Amino acid sequence: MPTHPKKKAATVRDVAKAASVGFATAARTLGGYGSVSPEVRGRVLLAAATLGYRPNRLARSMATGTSRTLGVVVADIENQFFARIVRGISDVARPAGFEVILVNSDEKANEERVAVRMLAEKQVDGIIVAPAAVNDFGHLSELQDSGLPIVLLDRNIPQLAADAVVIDGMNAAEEATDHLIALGHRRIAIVTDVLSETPIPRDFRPPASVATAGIRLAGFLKALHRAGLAVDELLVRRASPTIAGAYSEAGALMDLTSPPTAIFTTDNVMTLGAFEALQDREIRIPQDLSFFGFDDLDWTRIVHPPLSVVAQPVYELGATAAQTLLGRIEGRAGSAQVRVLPTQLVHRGSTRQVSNGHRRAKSINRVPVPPGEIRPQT
Amino acid sequence: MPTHPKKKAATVRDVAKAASVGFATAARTLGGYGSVSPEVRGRVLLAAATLGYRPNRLARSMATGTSRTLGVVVADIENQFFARIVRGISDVARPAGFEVILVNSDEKANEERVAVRMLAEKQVDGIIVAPAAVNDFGHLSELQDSGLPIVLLDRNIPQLAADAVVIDGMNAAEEATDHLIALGHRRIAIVTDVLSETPIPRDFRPPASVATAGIRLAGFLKALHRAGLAVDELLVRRASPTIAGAYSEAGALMDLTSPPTAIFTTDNVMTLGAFEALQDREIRIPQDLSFFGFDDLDWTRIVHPPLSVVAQPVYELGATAAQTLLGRIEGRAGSAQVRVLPTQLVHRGSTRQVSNGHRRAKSINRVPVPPGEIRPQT
DNA sequence: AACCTACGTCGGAGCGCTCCGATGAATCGG
DNA sequence: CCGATTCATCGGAGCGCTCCGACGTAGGTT
Repeated sequence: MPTHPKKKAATVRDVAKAASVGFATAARTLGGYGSVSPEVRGRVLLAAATLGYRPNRLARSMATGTSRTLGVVVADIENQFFARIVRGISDVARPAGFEVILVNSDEKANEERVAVRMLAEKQVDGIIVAPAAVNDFGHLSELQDSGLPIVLLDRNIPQLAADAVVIDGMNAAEEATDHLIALGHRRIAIVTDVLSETPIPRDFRPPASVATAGIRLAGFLKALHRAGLAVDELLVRRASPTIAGAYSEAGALMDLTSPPTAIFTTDNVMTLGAFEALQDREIRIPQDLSFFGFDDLDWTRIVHPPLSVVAQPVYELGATAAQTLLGRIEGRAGSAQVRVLPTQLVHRGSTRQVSNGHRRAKSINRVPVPPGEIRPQT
Repeated sequence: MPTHPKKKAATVRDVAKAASVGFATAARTLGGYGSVSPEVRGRVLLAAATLGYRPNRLARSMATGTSRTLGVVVADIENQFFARIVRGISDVARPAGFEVILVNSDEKANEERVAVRMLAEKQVDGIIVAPAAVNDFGHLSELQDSGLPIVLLDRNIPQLAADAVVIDGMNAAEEATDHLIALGHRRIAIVTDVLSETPIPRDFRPPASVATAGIRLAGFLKALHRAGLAVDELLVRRASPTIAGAYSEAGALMDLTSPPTAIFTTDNVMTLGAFEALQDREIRIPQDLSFFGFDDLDWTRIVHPPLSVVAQPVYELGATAAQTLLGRIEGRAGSAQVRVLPTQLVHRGSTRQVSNGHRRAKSINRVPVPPGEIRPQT
């Protein structure tokens, strides 16, 4: 038994010879196109079986110009958010006969640039990308110009005029914040990641950035503004996008002379890190602090207390992106569409009416709070 | 602006013409092989840049017979275990210039068979697979015969004589169980998944199956046996491999007339599901029940109490598999090697000395228990 | 009977690239 | 000064497949 039994795989030509039919006829039979009489078909199939013929999809792709492969670029497959998305993509792609090449960008525009180029060179039929930077997309529009279908995931880039599948992060953050406000909270903190380039405005302004974190931060600010609450810059924390980052920012928050009475986090990593920090400080939730997380992951149900979170349809995000991409690949025309998938607030036990004697904290669990009912505190 | 600006990408031929050099010379320059004089190289590169030349890797693969692509087949990318593994693989593969095609098998041998075939037809240079069934591997040995390097992940198949990267699940389970025994527990339950085909022996026997779950179950049984404890079949629960499955089995366990005083779970899904069930029943851990989980995921630190678990080097599992595969692809000869990566027990707060008056429960936290010190109970 | 249509069959021309063998110019030693 | 070696350059032959146009034979029409 040799180490390399590479016995040179049989090709269509070999099969044709073995079945004593023309080369093209064998090709048609095996490739499943054109027409071929039943007898001949049988002969060819038999020969193929005995020779152990396996088509070379690369050659096929070469000839057809279509690889039946999708490129997927996400920040980090270890992040459950992206893992679930990829699963959604994969579940749609495979039945349609597409394989998926997966690349992690770690939110680095440069990694993404390289990855996307490589994917294009590998002749993928389309690309799904959760863009790392919303202001650095030259590589993406380049692709687009070359006619490669591309679908944006989780983050839209309006200038790109590409299909996109997103959630309404602004509204989601706003609803969550409204809920906290309705519970009477006035000192509400947010733990978001540094990728939210939005400067903190005194008043609410539409988001300058369209990055996921920036949009959610904007929603948070908008809710505060609508309620007439001043923004305390100390309560807006931008963590490095890791559990450790969120951990330390949440810790810093509680070290404040005047700590917040509620914390909102903007993604599952921030949620985990912040929650761990609170846990380690033995801060009682919701008695001492209300907590509103983001992403309805399995573990949010089993911590104490179970976390109230913004639930987003993660799997569907991926599945929809894949469907959209397949549509484009099949030649669906029409201008780029942005699909906004619905989020919803999941109320578990981690928020409650603010305890320390705030006036006008009477409306409970009313979401969103009717404008004007909640008055500015200072 | 047309919808399909497919302006037909420039090829080596076009570049050669534009630079007025021979076709092969341009090819050598762009392909980075052979030799070419500096002036000519400059001309070619310039022409390539102005034409926006992008190599077609498919064509290159066709010509070289190597695709610089790896196939990876795991059960489910949504499972954090596999997500982390894939990250490990990817981190090793990409710097080496390999892309990764990812496929989910859902532990179904048939899905795996189809996937693996497709990957081979797509001419991947090698395959990493966490085999769904250890007794159904014809498709894998077929590949092997065709000379395609293949590395087994998480589960070995000795008959296959392929490289494999695994942990010593038997020993890990044994250590964890020993720990529980040392704490005086006599009624120790295990929640494992149905894929552990091992019949429950009265006494310990080496595992008939080499499936992951089967091995861990065997380790559990071995520890009981060594301690002279009889196996109560009611305490061996095989759940469907989902959170819900583990949830209901753990629940059933606590409904027993004589429930266990300790529970051991054999993977992260079982751990989550079982823990959730205990949580929902308001069973106090570790006061009412000791709990030992598997897989040191982030959330195990933030539940109450923090979970003691068997930690396995998940990322390294993937990275090592990739390194092994790359080695084979580069032609490293030698017989198949099985790499066993070390696990370790992480003690947090979820186990404690058994409370209800068992005799001889004096040795605490001694792991593993000295043979003979713990006597059979009945 | 002569004709047209339809369809199974066939070889060949690509797809874009790498690799091989050949060519010609330049460099070196005797 | 000429033969021998070196090296940039070149076209062509593949890699395995699909697709196109051509061919031949059968069936149906007038």
